Amino acid sequence: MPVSKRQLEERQMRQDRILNGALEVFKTKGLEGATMDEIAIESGFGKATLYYYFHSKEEVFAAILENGWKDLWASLEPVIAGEEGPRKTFVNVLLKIAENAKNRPGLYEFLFNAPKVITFEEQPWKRYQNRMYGTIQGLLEDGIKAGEFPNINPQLLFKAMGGLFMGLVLMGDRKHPVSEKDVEDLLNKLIADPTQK
Amino acid sequence: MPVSKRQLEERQMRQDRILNGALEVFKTKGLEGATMDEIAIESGFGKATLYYYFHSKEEVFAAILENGWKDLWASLEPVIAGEEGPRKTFVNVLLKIAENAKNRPGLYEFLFNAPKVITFEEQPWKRYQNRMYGTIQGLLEDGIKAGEFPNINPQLLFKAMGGLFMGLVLMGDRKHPVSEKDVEDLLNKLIADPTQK
DNA sequence: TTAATATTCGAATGGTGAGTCGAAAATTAA
DNA sequence: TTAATTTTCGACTCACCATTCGAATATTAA
Repeated sequence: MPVSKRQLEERQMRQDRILNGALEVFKTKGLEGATMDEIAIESGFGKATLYYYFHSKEEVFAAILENGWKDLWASLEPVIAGEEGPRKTFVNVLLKIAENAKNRPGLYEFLFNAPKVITFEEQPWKRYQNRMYGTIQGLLEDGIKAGEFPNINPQLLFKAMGGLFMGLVLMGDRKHPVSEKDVEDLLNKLIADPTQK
Repeated sequence: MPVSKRQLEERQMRQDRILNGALEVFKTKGLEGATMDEIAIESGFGKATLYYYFHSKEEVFAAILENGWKDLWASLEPVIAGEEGPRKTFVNVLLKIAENAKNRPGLYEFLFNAPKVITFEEQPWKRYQNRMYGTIQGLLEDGIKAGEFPNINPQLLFKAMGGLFMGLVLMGDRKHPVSEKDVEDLLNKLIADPTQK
C-alpha cells in the first residue's frame, strides 16, 4: 500500500478513472451485460489492473453507487439544515439535486435507475438513499400540515413528486436540458401554494 | 406446424406460458442475468422446448415487450378515438394505462423500465411506444392551446406528467396500491383547469 | 393400426467472460 | 546504485450458459 499523501491521491485518481469508465459501460450494458474487458479498455488499464484496485465487478458497481449517493447527500445536508420552511426547503432540495444531475447527467441517471435492477441486501449506499427519501417525505408531511401544499395524502404526493422530478430532470433529451428555472416554475405552478394566493 | 384451430390456440397458450415464466425471471434478473434454464423451470418446460417456440433468449424478451405494448395500445385506441376534449382525453388515457398496470403490475413495470437497458435498433414494439407517447404529447399540446391546462411548455409538461404518472402507478408498494380515484384526484389537483376555476 | 407430424427434453457443444498467476516495468527508499 | 515496494498486464483457467443434437414420446391422419 502507498505511503505518501501524493501516492494516496494518485491511487484515488486511478480508482476514479476506473469508476468513470465503468459507469460508461454499466450505463449502456447494465451490471450483467458489462464486461471487465470493456471496462478495462474504456478506462485505459489492463484488465488485471482493475483487480488490483477492486475485488470484483460487483464491487466496482457498488462503489459507483456508494460514491454517488454519498456525495449527493453531502451536498444536500446544508440545504436541509437551512432555516427555511418545509415548502421552500423541499423546492431547494429538488433544485440542488437537479444541479447535481445537470453536472453529471450520466451518473445521476444511473444512481436513480440502477437500484431497481439490484437486489443485493445491505448495500451501504442504501443508507444514504433512505436518508434522502426520508427527509423529502418528512418535508412534504410538514409542509402539508403547515398548509403550504395542497392537502394531499403525503405518500401520494411523495410518489408523484418523485416521479415528476425524475421525469423532468432525468428523462432527457440532451438537446433540451431542463433549466433550474424550468424546474422551479413548474413546481410552483403545479403545486400551487395555498397560503400565497 | 399445427393445423387445426385448437392446435394453433394451444400452441399460443404454451408460448404465453413461456412468456409469463420469462417475465418473472427477466423482471428480477434482467436480460443478461436471466438464464434459459431458469425460464424453463419457471414456465414448466424443458430448456430445449423453449427453442421449439422461440429462436433465442432475445426473441423471448422482445416478444414480451411486443405483446405488452401492442395490447396496451389496443386498449388505448378507443379512448383516444372518443370525442372528448384534450384534457379529458388525456386524463382518460392515463387512467386507462393505470387500469392496465393495476391488472398486471409486473408486466407494466417491465414495459416501462426494460427499454432503458436495451439498445437494439428497430424493435417493433418501439412503434407502439412512440405512437403512444406521440399521442399523449399531442393531447397536451392541444390542451394547452385550448387553455385547458396551465400555460407551460408542452415538452416540459409531458416530461413532468410522464414521470409523475410513472411514479404514481409504478413505484409501488404492493401494500398501498394507488387507486384510480387517487390518480384522477391528484391530476386534477395538480394540473388545475384554468377554464373551470 | 400404421405412418406422418408435432412436441418434448436430457445431454453434448462451444463461446464467453470473471477472476487468477507470474512475471515485468515503474517508482520509491536506502 | 541497489533493494524494496508498488503498479501493470497478457495469458491462462474454469465455470457458466446459450444454443444445438438426436432421440423419444405424444398426437393426428389415413
